[in-house]
Order: sequence, then C-alpha cells, then structure tokens
Amino acid sequence: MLEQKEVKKEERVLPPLPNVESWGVVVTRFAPNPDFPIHLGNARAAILSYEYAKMYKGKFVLRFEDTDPRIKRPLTFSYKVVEDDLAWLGIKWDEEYIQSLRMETFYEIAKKLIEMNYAYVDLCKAEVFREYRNAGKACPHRNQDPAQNMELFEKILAGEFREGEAVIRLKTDLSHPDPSVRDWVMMRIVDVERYPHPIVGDRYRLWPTYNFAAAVDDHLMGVTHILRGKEHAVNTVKQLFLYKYLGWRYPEVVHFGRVGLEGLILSKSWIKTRLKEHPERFMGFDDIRFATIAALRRRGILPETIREVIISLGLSPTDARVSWANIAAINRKNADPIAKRLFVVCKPVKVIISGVELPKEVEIPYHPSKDLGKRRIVLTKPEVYVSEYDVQKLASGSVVRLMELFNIEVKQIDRNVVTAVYHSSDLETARRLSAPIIQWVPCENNTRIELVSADGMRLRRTLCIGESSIALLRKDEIIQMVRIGFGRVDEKKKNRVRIILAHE
RNA sequence: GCCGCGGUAGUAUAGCCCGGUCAAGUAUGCGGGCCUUUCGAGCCCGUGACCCGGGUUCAAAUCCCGGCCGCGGCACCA
Repeated sequence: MLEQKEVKKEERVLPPLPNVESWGVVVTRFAPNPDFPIHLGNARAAILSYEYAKMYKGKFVLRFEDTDPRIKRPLTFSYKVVEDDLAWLGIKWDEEYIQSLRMETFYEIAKKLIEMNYAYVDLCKAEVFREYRNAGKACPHRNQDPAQNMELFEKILAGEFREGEAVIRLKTDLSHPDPSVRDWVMMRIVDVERYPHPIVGDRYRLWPTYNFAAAVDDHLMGVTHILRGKEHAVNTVKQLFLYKYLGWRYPEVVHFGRVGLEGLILSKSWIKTRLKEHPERFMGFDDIRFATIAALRRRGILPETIREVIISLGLSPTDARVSWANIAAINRKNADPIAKRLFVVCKPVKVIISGVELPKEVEIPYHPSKDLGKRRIVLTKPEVYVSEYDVQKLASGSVVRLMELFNIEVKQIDRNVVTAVYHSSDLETARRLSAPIIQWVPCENNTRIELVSADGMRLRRTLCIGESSIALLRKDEIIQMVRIGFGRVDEKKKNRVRIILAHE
C-alpha cells in the first residue's frame, strides 16, 4: 500500500535475439580465458549472455578456454576468481566446462576431419607456410592423403615432433581475401615440459587453437547464440568452414563493440605486465585504477550497477566509452537506500566551542528515511573537528550549524584552530540565518580513517577522522560519507579504517 | 597496406532492416527551481545531436553512390 511507487520507469530491455524460433531453445555461453581475472569488457559478454538465457528461459554455459599453456598461460587462481566475479555479478550458470579437460574430444574431432580429408598435418615451417598462403598457393603437405595424415597425427601424439615442427590445418579457401582464413591452424604442439599446463601438466602436447576448440565446443554444448566482441568477427568466418564440413548448424552470432571505462585501465595484458614489473605500485589485480570486476567491487560499485550499465549499452557494434559520471549516477541510485550515512571530516581543523554544557550526546539515524538503525555521538570536550574545506568558507561572526547538534558562531579563525561560541540549538534558527550545515566529528572518541581514491592514474590517500561508529562497520560495507561521497569499507585495523571512495 | 564493421547531443543509447507518426525518445552531464539537518536522493523546468557531399522520392536519420573519420582483424593468442 505504502510503497506502490517501487515500480519506477520500466528498465531498458534487450532487443530480441535473431532466429530464436528456428532453434527452439536458447543456449548461450561465456568462454573466458582464465589467464587473468575478468574486466568490464568480459563482463559485458557474460552479463548479456546470461540475461538472454534468462529472458528466453534457456541455458547458460560457463566454459574456461585454457588451451594455451604457453603464451596466454592460465593462472591457477583465475578459474576461481572468474567464478567468484560471475557469482558476485549475480550470474548463475547451468553447466561448467574446462577445455583442458576435454582434450580427447578435440582429438576425436580432429581425426574425423583428417579422415574426411578436410584437415591435414602440415610440416612446413611457419614462415614457409606463410609464403604459400600469401601467394594463395597450397603448401606441399596439403595434398597428403588421409592415411598419411593420420599416420603423422599419431606420430605427433606419440611425441615424435617438437614444438614448431608440425601443425594440423583445416582446409578452407586458399583464395579467401583474408589470408588468416586460409587453412587456419586447428592444433599445434606445445613444449609442455617447459610450459606445463596448470591443470593437466605435461599430459598433452598437441593443443587445439581457440578457433578449433571453441567451434567444436559451441556445437557439442548446444550453443545457439554467441554474443561476443567484434574482435571475434573473423573467427566466425573461419569456424564456418568446420561447421560446413561436419554438417553442423552454426549458432547465431552477435558482435558488439568494445567498452572503455573512462579513466580506468581495461587491458588484461597491460595490467599483468605492470603488476609483474612493479607490484609495489599497485593494490593488486583489484587495484581501483583497473577496470577489473574485482576492482569495481572493491571500489564500492554494486553488481546491479554494472548490470544496468551493460544492459544499457545493448548490442551496439560501436565502441562505447562508459563515463564514470554515468556509473556513479547509477550506483548512487542503487547505493543510496542501503548505505549508512556517517560523518567524516577530511583535513580536520579543530573548533573550540565555549558556552556549551557537557557532556552532550546525540542520537542520529543512519538514514533519513530507511530504517538502518541509529548511532550515537558523544561530546565530552567542547572541541570538534570540521573540515578545512568548510573552514575556508567561514568568516568571523558567521553562524554555522553542526549537523544534528547545534549552531555556533565563529569568533576567530587561526591557522589550525577555530574558536567559536554556542549560538542556538534549533535548526530553524540556522535556516533563518542561512547558516551552512556541516558535518563534524568530536575530538575525543573518533576513528581514524584512511580514505583512498583514484584520480586518474594517481592513487590518493587522505587521512580523515570519522565518528566512532565507523569502527563498528563491517568490512565491505557500502556507506555514504555525508557531503563527501559513497565508499566501501576496505580494511579494518586496530586503530584505523580504510575506506575506498567510490564516487561523490 | 589488405579485409571487415561502424559514425545520432559533452557521454552513452533508441530509431535505421520494413522512408512519412522524428521540427528525433531515454539516461547521464550541464543550468535553474522545489524539497531536504548533505554539495546526496526525489520531483519540476531548461539545455543540447542525425559526419560531409551528391542522388532516388511528394517525403530520407532511415534507401543508393562518393568522401572523410573512428574501431576491429590480418598469430603455431584467446
């Protein structure tokens, strides 16, 4: 009865997916490489895929594409972090696969393609093949018959070839305008003695490439709709050959543009190398200057905010640079009803007040309209801290209201101390005098705060003082620091609480 | 260089396939007001865009051609 207004204006809905009728069901997937925790761009594919599966009451599959033990080496902890990130985003998957555990399947399909004479073992050196390919000519190994190829394939499995000495290629179209499409590599040998795979170690030496593994698995897992970034556009062309040979129906594909997040770093490889070179300069893979999901979470961005941002971008093929102001606006709306409001003063300046009766105690609700409980502030000495920012705007003789407490009249402003005298208690007087209303913190009984914020690539740490109830907050709690902004409790130490500023 | 995909307000997005209802909607930003013990939230008002040039048509953001610009791909990476 009371809260009918919750309906709000209808949320933006995703456009329909193509050809749903003819497939009968919708199965989508998110297929990350566990070489690093996921970022906003990856999350876009994950969220959209999940949302569509949900919209059509279909299935959503999580598949780790960890078939490169050497160049994009999977990190053991990433599998778990990716799962955690997805779960945090509110994504639930119906099935989960790890490609490095499906090697026998890839071998089977590869053999099948060899038998059908659609694939061959290429013994050319990479540079030699490239010359044939650029000329649009067949390399000599292309004409081997299936029996010869099968024999070579078995030899590779038996370990008779080393990394770089042989690859399995799919026969495509030697005159295709994009040379990379011509007889692309399905499988290659990796020196797993040197580069053991984090999950299967050195058990396999012949590894499928992305295009082969993804193509096979999408079909085998019944995927009907693939949603991915436009950097994958050629891969569709490549994989189409394989589907045609095997008589499979290729899933519907939607390619969307890249996402950028204003002021933050998305690139996995950039983050990885910097983190490796200068670990001391960063707070980890969830450093708040990165656009990893872990970083956004650490910063106090709510999962619902990320979901809304991604859905609002839709399926547009154009690149999008999401502005931080936009994220902040959405997050503010989402955090506002659940965030406790507390007093924090940065660059504190002491105010000595005369003419007050002590001790004085005030009880203030954590939220003006939601029931989030109350907290107490006790004043035992006639001294409070206010922020330098507010002091700068004061003049001797001006009246200012200490929020929820009383009004004071400023007498004198020295460099580090303001002296004031009690003026009145009620809010109406403050209003009538147009007195500024500012937050404050008692000089006794308070909590030291390290406020961390990101200013472009610069990390800013500010020492602030907050009311004592801040020490009672849970780690990870999202709060609103009155007149400063929203933040998240990052760490609680004995004598200090670290809060990360999300946004104003 | 070659191949592919795009270009709607400061930012993002809807509309484009199936031309008129689009003197272009929405969100955010910005300006102003109301409300409020926050410079927050909410409510109200305002601001501001179809890349350029041709063509087709009674009619083009929407269709065609050319140009310009941006992005992606061109791996024994994913």
